[in-house]
Amino acid sequence: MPRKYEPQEIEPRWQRRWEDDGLYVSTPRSDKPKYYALVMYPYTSGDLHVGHWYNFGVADAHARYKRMQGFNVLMPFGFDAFGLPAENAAIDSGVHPFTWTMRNIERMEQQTRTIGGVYDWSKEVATCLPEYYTWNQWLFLKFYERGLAYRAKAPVNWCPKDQTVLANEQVIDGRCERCETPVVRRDLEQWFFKITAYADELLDFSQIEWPERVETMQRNWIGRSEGVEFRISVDGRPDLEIPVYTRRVDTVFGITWVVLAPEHPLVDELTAPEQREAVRAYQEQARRQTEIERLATDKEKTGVPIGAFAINPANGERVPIWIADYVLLTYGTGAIMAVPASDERDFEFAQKFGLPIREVVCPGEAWGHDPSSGVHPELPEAYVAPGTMVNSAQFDGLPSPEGSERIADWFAERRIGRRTINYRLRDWLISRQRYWGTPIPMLYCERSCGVVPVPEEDLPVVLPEDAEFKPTGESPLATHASFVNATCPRCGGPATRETDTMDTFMDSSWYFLRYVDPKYDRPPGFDPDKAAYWMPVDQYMGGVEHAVMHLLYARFFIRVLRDLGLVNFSEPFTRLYNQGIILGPDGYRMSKSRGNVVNPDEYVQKMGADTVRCYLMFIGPWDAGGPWNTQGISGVHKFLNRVWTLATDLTPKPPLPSLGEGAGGEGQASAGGTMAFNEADARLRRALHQTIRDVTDDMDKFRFNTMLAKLMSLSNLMQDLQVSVSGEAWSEAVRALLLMLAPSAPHIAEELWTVELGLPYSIHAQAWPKWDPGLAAEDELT
RNA sequence: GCCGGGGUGGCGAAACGGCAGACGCGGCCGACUUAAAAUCGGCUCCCCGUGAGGGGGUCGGGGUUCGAAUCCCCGCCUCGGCACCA
Repeated sequence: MPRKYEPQEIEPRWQRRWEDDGLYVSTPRSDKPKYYALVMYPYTSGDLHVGHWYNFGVADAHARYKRMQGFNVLMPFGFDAFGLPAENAAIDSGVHPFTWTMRNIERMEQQTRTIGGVYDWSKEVATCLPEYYTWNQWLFLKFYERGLAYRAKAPVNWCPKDQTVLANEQVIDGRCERCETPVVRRDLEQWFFKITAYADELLDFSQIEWPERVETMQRNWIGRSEGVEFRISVDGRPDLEIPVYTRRVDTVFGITWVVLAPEHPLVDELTAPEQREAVRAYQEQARRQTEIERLATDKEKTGVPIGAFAINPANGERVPIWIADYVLLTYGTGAIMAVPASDERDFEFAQKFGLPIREVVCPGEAWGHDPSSGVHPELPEAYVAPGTMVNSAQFDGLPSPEGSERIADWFAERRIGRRTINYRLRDWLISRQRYWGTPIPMLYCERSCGVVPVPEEDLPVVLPEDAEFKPTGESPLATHASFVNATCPRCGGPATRETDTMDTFMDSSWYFLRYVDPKYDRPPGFDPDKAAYWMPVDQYMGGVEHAVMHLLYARFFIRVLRDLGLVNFSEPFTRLYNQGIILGPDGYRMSKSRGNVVNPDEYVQKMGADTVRCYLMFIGPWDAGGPWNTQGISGVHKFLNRVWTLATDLTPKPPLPSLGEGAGGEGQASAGGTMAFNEADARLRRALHQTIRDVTDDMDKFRFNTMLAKLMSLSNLMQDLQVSVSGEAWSEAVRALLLMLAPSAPHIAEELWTVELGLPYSIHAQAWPKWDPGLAAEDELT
């Protein structure tokens, strides 16, 4: 009686055996090319959900394929273990964040093991442990020494619910990335990393193969803009000048007013007494707005004149100065020239407040205008495209792009302006007013030394266990007296500690370096030799949600490490793949409130991990994601059952010499008759070698859905032909089928290979099958 | 508004410019079974036809080509990103 396929029995058994044999423990070796496969480490949220399986299970299949192809694969695993939810859980339930986090890690680790992956658990990392965060602190000090970590008072994003500041990257549509509370502005002293120093370099993607859209998102985020910065003088105040930035210096003759951001430092100085009241009221109103309100593009323009006037350096004209919240303090110089004829926003503002509009770039033919006529019909809207310059003195008649260059030169000669480049990217704000994170290793000497870094030999600054972590708007550590009070390492006088903790994106910016040897206990926190062997990551796999956060920070971080002489490459992740999102059976994003959450453990118990892995691969292209179909999974399960039957139940036929009666023609087997062995063999062989060829190609290109479809077709054909093929052809096909299935369904493949067919353990140490182009070729082409 | 991805059966999806719908789900019919499950076999884009066969069909409209789901142009819809960044 043939055995039944029982994944519940097979899977844990093989998982234990692989673990006991250390099958997936990776070490540097010179006889094989290295391949660092990496999945984005999960946050310690508590449970492994389907999305994790989609990432970790499918990524594992690809890594297994690379192993079989002869690569020395490193595929580590760890946990992103600091962060707000642990603290919030502690506040809600009274469990200490450490306890909560470690409990979740234990649980998630067990669940991850049920995937049956090649994850090398000897390399496991948890970022909340001192053995990890010590090196966050060490690296922070290096950044500080290099002038790349600095403290500044700046307007920052404040989440009123989470009671902490956020990096720009963590504000999505004006809301906190975590809790979606509208963010407000605050002026605070905070620690920043100087990512802007690397803005240009981060725009260079030539060393990496990433999805186009991620590159685009990063490019947009960095927002490089080339233009001219020039000074506008203030009427009656020879001591003052207003710097403005523009990309359209060709339009300077069209300036009809100047705008300052409401918070601009010159506003108080310049406001005329009679406007003081109105200005103050406007500033107050602007300050109270949330980011969402302020940045809404469909909002009506608002503003007030401050009663002062500016002199246009191009033509000496006197124009009014306004403040308006459509000008942002944090971009450019926080002040603009307004040219309503050539800018949509200024045009709208002019209409609202009845300000003059003067055409300086004639649209020409496009709008039926004639630049040389001297007649300029009223513009129905701002004309922003290039045209012919008019009303611009000596520059009249020039095409406007050329005019830009000429005026830029003219300003430069007169020393009132220069070409400059602006970025939208802001420096990375890394302070957090929360408990569960890495303490920033800085001290404030109360006597005379000011800001003093904690000496390296005093690291780590240990996060105290006993803190009151209710959010108050101030770091919880600030109320912990024995933590706060310290001694100045320079003068020995009293000092206080920095009580803010680091953004958790600090942790994720280098964890992949720590993985190469997580026990390494010397600076810089990772083994340089092992890192030199394994890095950079060959294939990074994870969600697209980190496109401008983690992925940008890590690229910055590694460049800094390179400049510190700690690594010798610039890009951490050579190739990136973003898998899609698995939706609930109803087609919506899974959420507890919707009640459409699929629990992978349930399906693992019912049908096995191999089935769940294969189903996730089969559902569609990996980058597309899609709804989990409760019924669809049975098709994949049936397929694995069929493979089981093919390999166990159907006894191979004895090899027979083909006698070739009537063979040679391409005739179909007649209905009800049997094919000659050699003809059936030929058909099976051809299909097999075509399958190997196609499956290999699909594997290389992450097309797991069609890869499995082809294995299904092959197994269907084998079933049809099993009564007519020779044992030899059959056996070749069964072995190759199992080898090709091994990455996707590692347990069943191992069981059939090792136990049922008695072939050498382990199938996962075998070479990927090769195809013979001659056998794969079609006999005839029409 | 700008920049990308996409639009193909009842559903998830396939298809070097060359037989549209592989593979799977669901559905229908049949075999096995006392019965059901499981398993196995057949059918399953639409229309006409018992059949062989014929006609139509890949969001809509044009175009290139011997030949277009695929390439080009216009439009519609949809998903994602960015968006008062001067």
